[in-house]
Amino acid sequence: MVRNRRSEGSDSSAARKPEGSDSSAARQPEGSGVRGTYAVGDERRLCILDAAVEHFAQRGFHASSLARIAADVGITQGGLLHHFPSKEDLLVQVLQRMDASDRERFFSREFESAAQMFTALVRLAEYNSARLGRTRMFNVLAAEAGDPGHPAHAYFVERYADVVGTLSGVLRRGVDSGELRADTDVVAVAQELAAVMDGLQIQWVLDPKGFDMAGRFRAYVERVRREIGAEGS
Amino acid sequence: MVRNRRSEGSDSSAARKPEGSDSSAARQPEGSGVRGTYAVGDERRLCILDAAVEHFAQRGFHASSLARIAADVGITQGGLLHHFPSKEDLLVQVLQRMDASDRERFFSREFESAAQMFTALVRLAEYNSARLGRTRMFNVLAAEAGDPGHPAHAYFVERYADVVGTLSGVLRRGVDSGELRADTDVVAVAQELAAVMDGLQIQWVLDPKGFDMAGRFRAYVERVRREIGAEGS
DNA sequence: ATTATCTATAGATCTATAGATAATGC
DNA sequence: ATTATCTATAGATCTATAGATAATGC
Repeated sequence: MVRNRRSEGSDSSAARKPEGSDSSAARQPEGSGVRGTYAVGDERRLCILDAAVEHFAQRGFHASSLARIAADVGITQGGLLHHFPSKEDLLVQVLQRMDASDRERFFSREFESAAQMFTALVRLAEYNSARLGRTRMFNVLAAEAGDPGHPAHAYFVERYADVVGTLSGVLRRGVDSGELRADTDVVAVAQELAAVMDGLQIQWVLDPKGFDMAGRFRAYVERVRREIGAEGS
Repeated sequence: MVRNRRSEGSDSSAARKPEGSDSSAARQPEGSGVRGTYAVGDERRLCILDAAVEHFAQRGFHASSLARIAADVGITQGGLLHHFPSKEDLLVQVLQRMDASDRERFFSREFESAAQMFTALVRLAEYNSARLGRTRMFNVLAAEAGDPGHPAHAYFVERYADVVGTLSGVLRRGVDSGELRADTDVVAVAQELAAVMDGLQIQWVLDPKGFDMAGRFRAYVERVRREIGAEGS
């Protein structure tokens, strides 16, 4: 069931050193005997993250089992815990990875106009509509994280603040440049955009065949654009 | 933590017979020795359902524990299983109860106009914004139920079909009566209404203090009304 | 020599069943 | 007499730790 691809390179033994892992024990001054990681291990870690996405998607965090994730990858639970010292640690890394790839894919460059941002959002919906497992995981974790005791609570609170901040910032600049109507409530629009995307995802995951998520989102975005666009269209 | 109120009557020993429980063993023809339930038991069942809502809200279905739910109610796990023969059974009854109270509260009578329905939806958002635990449970279960193997999968699929069917039916009648624009895509609007409500709920549960869910929803509904309302306003 | 895995296991849970005891109310 | 609860327990899990063995690559 779990994809074993990773097809996108990443095998060149050159890359893949634990860069940025300042907090770990990887950078002891000198001769501390820490070598880093081996290629097999790096590959394994990626497989584990893929499998973890599937499991968190299907059962959420609490009900997912390290043993079953490990079995999907083809190692034992003990082997998994060598790479991710705890289940919580695994969750954090899954989220970070998801986030990194999202930002890179859709928010890498600054948006030069609201129109550009709207286009990017529609593309994001299209991208998500080809990733059922990932999207289901997002839905479950975002909902579960509403519990302040959930290990991903802070992550999701910050994530929404970030997203709404980014979107409303672009909208504000659109207002300033005359692209959008002066009376636009930029924060409200940003929150609504996030809400529509999330809400459509819930309906879509329940019935992936029968629900055109990307189409619905595109239609919504078009309407909003017409509505807050400066007179002229 | 768990409310032990139930303050709304329900103590009068008169009421509270397992009405409508045709499928259970309560109606054997004659002299089968089945008496029904006692008042203490009925009360206990309600307490258990309240506690279960809280637990399912915080942890989802799989990760909630019958023993902890029972402890919150003040009985043992064995005692709980006397009332609800299995955990899955408990979930089903929680959902049915939630559904029944919702429908009764907001969809009891047929809507005579789209306007009436919009008002009811806004009231529903206001009602939900006073029920953090319940709303969080809904979010978690609706997301978890995206897994076809989840015990509530069928329930949620049907629920959305129902909701969208009801809403789009009212909208269609609005179109026919001339209340709404003839070119309104009633199903799209119905799905979007559900999506906005669900999506706003997710953001709200993550930050209940800092997010005006009902206000945002009201603003959205007003915009939609203006947009699909027949020329005149 | 260090990393990657495995086996074994401790110590907590969890659901559900079985049978005993207490409370309710015809 | 029937329902409500409790205690006890079987049989599965689960996470995480410890220590042994295998594979990797300076």
